Amino acid sequence: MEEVTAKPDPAAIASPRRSPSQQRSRERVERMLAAASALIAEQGSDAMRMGEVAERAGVSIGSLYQFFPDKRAIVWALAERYTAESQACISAALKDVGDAEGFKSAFSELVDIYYQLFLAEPVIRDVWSGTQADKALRALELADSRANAEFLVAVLKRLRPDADPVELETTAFLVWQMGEAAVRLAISVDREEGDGLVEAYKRMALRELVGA
Amino acid sequence: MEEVTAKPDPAAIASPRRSPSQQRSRERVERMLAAASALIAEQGSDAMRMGEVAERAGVSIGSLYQFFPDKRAIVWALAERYTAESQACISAALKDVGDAEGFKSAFSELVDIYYQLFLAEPVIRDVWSGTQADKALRALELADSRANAEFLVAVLKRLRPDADPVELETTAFLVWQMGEAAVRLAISVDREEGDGLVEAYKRMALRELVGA
DNA sequence: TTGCAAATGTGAGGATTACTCATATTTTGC
DNA sequence: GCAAAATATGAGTAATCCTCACATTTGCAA
Repeated sequence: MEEVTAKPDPAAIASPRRSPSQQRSRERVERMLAAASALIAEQGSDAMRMGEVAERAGVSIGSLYQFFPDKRAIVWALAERYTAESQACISAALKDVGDAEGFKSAFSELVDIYYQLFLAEPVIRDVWSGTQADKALRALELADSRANAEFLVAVLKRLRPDADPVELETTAFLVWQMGEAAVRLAISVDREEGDGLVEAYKRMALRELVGA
Repeated sequence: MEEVTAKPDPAAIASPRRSPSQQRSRERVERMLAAASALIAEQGSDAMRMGEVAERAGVSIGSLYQFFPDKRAIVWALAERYTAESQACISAALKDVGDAEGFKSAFSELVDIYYQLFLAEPVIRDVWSGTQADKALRALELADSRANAEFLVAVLKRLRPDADPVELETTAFLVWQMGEAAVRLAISVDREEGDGLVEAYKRMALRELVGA
């Protein structure tokens, strides 16, 4: 039926089978996502059952599949929301940075926020845990990382106008991904060691980005 | 029946339901793992069907479950083998390092080998892709990383006797995990960018480990 | 208002697949 | 040679994702 002609938005292709156009269905989709989120928080996305999601959202299983082609699409939709939120947050935090010291504290704060978020939010941990196995999720994560790296690059170009822009891109992208890896590592060990690892990452990243 | 009294080896708990004690069954388990490996190479572990593994190994589905409690245990068993192999390789590469220059080239070579391995071996990529979602795999990966970090620490203690041992541990562990993250990132992008990312990681890691 | 097409809603049932278990066969220790 | 342990078997069970044929609601033009 519907070819890819209608929407060039990749989200529309990967996530909803059919975009909700009426208000009623938009509200129902919200309820579905809320139900999924709650179930993931309780048991993890692996144990989340489609029937349970439908029941908790107060819709039929058929309605669920009207808007999500499969189970992973639900997780993907949640992940996409988190990327949108976090990009706004990161962009805002880096926008007004004027000097190296300001960058250091802004970056440090961002890392802390990210760390705390992963510590406190089981849904976020869970949603991003499929990132190595799920193609669509991996693509979303990479796009998110590139976008965030761009925010870093934009600031660094101001702070270090003489730096090679290409190298800056590479470094920022790598450093950002390593931050994600560092936080995932940190939450996998006990709290004390995790804190130390995050601090070590900050030092390493800042040395790389704005020099020793 | 069998309590955990027999084997304190965690592998025996997590992987085989019953350790093969006769030669015949040991050979069959080998065939099962070989079949699983081949199927993972062809279609990925997610699409791998237990019935297919059994058929290809020339055993019944019941025999499969005699030695592996579930599907993930097969992947885990493959992963465990890779950790054993790689630890031997890493230990050997670092054992004879005498000075900072030697360390740099040995480390650089190790990273290259790891990168090439992930580029060339779909089974390895696949096996480690469940690392965020699967508890047992995650534990195995962390143990592996700690072991490898220890090899680094052992060398670094010789090269930098004045360095704080505790800080060295943290740094080595973090740097190692970041290497894994860097390689996973590198194989997710096109080859040229991937090469650049790996080189950037090497510079960053070596600066951190043995100074600029 | 009315009527119709598109959008949305429904849930029983199809299809797949991981895993079990009662039973049969082989090996080992003696 | 024999009993007990180890191993082998595969039809059957249970669970769950997802489909589809049909019912209902909404938007909107006549």
